[in-house]
Amino acid sequence: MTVTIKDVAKKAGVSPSTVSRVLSGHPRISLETSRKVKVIMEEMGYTPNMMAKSLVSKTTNSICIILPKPAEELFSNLFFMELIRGIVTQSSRSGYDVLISSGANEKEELEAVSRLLKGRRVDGVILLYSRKDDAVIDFLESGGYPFVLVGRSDRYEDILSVDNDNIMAAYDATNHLISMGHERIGFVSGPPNLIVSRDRLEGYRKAMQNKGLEMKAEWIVEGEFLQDSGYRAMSFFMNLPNRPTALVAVDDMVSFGVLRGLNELKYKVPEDLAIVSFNNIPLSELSSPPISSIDIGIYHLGYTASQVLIQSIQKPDNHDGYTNRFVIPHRLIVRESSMYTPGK
Amino acid sequence: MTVTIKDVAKKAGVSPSTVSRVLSGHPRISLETSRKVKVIMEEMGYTPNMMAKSLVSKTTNSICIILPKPAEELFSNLFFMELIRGIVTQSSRSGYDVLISSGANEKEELEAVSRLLKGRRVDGVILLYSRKDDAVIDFLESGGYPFVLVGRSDRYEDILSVDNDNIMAAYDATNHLISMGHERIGFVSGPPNLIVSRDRLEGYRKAMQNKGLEMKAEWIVEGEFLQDSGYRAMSFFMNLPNRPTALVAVDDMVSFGVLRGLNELKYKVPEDLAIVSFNNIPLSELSSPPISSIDIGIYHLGYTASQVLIQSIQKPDNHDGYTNRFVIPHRLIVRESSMYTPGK
DNA sequence: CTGTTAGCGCCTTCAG
DNA sequence: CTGAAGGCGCTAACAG
Repeated sequence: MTVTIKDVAKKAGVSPSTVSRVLSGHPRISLETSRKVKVIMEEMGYTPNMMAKSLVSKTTNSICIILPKPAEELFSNLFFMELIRGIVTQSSRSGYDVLISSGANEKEELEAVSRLLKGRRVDGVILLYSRKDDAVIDFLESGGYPFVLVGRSDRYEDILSVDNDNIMAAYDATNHLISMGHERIGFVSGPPNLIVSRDRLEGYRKAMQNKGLEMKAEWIVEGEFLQDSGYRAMSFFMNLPNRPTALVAVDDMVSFGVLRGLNELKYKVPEDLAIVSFNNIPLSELSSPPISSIDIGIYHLGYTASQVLIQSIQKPDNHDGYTNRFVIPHRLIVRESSMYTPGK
Repeated sequence: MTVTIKDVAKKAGVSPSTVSRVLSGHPRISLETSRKVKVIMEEMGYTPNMMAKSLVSKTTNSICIILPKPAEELFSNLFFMELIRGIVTQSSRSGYDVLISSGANEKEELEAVSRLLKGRRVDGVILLYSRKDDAVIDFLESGGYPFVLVGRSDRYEDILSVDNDNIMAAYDATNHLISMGHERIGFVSGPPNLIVSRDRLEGYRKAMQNKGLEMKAEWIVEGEFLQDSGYRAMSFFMNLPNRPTALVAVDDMVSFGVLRGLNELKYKVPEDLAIVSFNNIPLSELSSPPISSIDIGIYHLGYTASQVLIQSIQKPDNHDGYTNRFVIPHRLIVRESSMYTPGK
């Protein structure tokens, strides 16, 4: 059934090694033999057995990504799918296959990663999250396995990672509102244990401080990356005696929640409350009004992560120096939701 | 570095075959030896080399899914991610790994599938789409490879496939509107070359015919699975002299477009136009008003596809009979967007 | 330039 | 119940 090198060799009247050499583009081989063998391979429909190849080369030409379990939210789905698309596209361009794995909990994840790596089924791993104190990272670090983190680790400084400059991004978002004339600006953050939430909050703080604007504690609300958080934050803000005229939200989903609430209460955007948020999901362009958003280049994030990982697999030497942290540029997309100067 | 069976055997003072037998749970082996070997394996951190295993067993314990390239739309992202989650979860429960692949075009897809299957890197394939006249399906069929289709093929009748009963689903959706008292009901379809669009349109037709309701040609509009289609369909419908009082849309995204347009024109939902659509994405519950939607069990679709495929890999015998087409149940979630009886 | 040989790590006979 | 031997398909020496 399956055609092997041996079969091809027999039919071509040469030795298996010769066929193998043709396959690997070995230099010292006669043009004629090479051509002949190639034709026969084509004829017989030869496809190399990856397993056998991997066994001897000790390399699999595949990487794996670990899907965090609580990827049940809409936001996560959009985000991860986009990331995966970037990863898969770049990987297949580099001739690598992508294996997806997941575990019900951290222990299972660790088992999966360990099995895949120690069992030599994949050459490296892309971690799609930045949890604190992650056992998987410890395992990968101590085992010396190639891996890259999408996001950043606050524990390991020199880990290979691909991230946005979220501080700067939030700084830009906030500054945009300030430059539109806003002075009372609120911030709806994400879960405080996520580094991305903390970074964005810090960027907001920096921008406010930089312009000497007041930052009331009640203008900062923590929530999830979900509509609901926006909804709740909105009703909280709008009931404040001296309420903000603008808002930075940690995710577009949150903005939708805010929008929905504002809509119900007959408030107008951006007149009553201007909004800027993050991630620039397709829907943000299409909502009414369209939402200003920071595009963080999710696809690009994935694409680069894959590129960086595969590079580090192929030449594991230069794993030091200052090139370990890759920053994907962001850009602010200004839309209707922030196009208003208060008091005008 | 890597621990092999041989290493374990040496340390345990037994032969490699014995270790191998312990590993595979071979019956004829003394309890004592077995225990001793297990302890040593644990100690040394032995992990079987998958490649070597695969090479001899001619089975890889992994399957692959082909990501269609034009998965650039929001809808697709949500849909596919949910599908993938179902697939990955079930696969890892069955001890299978999932490989994701994609190609820039059909030719590349075919090459990828061929390479993976003929190169014995995966045991089977899940196809995430139902295109017409697909070369990949031809290849899989003629090669006798295990595969399952999410959706259905109109060319091959007895292919392993997992799908909804989309005709019935659309029938139910339409009937719901009829039972609310609507008589002029429009339909916004998807691309006509997708089987799912055609099935849903047929279900709508059946329901209308069944009740003897008039079906004007202008009440049926074809579009994409996108907001934009909804937006355009809406403005078309609302300008009709005797416009529909209700609408079935082929996807929730389309409903959002309709909603947005209606909103801009100050029409009210469901009073001016009632809406039901498909897929029940998380956002449909949270929009204002919440949209009635047919939940098609996307996760379940993926979960079942994986299950069915792995079954067919493990016992390829009973590949005939009437059990080849699996139908995932749908259910109508009634929300505000359809809770209105016209003329009331 | 080409053929022969020896494994990669594992499983499966075949003998004890 | 256990050990030895052979081979899965391929690559990498080593000899010509």
